[in-house]
Amino acid sequence: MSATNETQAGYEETMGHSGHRLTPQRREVYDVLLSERDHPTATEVFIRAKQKMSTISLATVYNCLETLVDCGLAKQVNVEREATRYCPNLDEHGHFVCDRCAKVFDVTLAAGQSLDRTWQVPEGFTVLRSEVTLRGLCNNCNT
Amino acid sequence: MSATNETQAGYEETMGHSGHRLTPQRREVYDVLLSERDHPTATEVFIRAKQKMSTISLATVYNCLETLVDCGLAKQVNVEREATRYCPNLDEHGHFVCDRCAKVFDVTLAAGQSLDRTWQVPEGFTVLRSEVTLRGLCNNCNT
DNA sequence: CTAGGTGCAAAAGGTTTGCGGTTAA
DNA sequence: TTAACCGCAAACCTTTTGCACCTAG
Repeated sequence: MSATNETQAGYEETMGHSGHRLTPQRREVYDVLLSERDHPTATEVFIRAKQKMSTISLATVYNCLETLVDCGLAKQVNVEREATRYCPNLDEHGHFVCDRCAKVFDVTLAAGQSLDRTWQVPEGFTVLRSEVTLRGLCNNCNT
Repeated sequence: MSATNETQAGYEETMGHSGHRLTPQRREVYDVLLSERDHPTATEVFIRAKQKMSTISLATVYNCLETLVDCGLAKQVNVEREATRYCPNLDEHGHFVCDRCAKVFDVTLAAGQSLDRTWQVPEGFTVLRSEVTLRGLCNNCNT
């Protein structure tokens, strides 16, 4: 059994329990997210999904992605004002975007670190979530 | 002499030395940024600037803001897919956005902290800049 | 004088919406 | 059966662009 199939079981469970229908479109969009994990945009997901499901529309891809985010099966990744990207990595993590090749990499908190420790958040503020984007050069583009 | 006037001297210096003209529009846009420091959007800057300079256009505001960012007099603040906000705080800092009142607050790195220490960046990667947005509740909205 | 800036209007790019028809549960 | 969902097209919002005119240096 492949990792994709294992996670598809998670899909059925999560979708079912959250009161959302298990439609072929949503399954296909989620499959695309899981198959490459390269943080595709909605349009890229659309192009890939269309290869297997020729009738799917861009609006439906947006709808499906929104549903997946609602269920907690995917996260949105915003990089400046570019098109929103999507990833199925649910762990608390940030992103590194290479200035040269534009690839997106996941980065995790270093051992013993936390956002509260890193940032001087004023007294009485509660941090619920974060969006962190680091930019620079990846090892491939770093001369 | 007010803080605004003091910083306006910085404006003239920076603009002049960066080969950009000191136009009234750019001065006004920069004045708006300095006067409230509440991270306004381009449209908000436009509305405020128009009160003093009725002929200014939204496109000019966008141009002026871009010039200020180029000169290093302002920074862009992207919060998810909302309109880009602008701030004249040039120090390395992140932002906290309140989920309830939507106000934007600057947050600085805690003593002894750095992005490299916080995030597990892969070997060979170079971090050049970062964009950090924390979300949650500010002290006012935190019941 | 003239390179660079301004203002207008129109376009672009990403995302959302309204609606009639379809379908998973 | 029926509330939820799909696909299409059109709308929406922020941002950018082309171009004629203007102005700071």
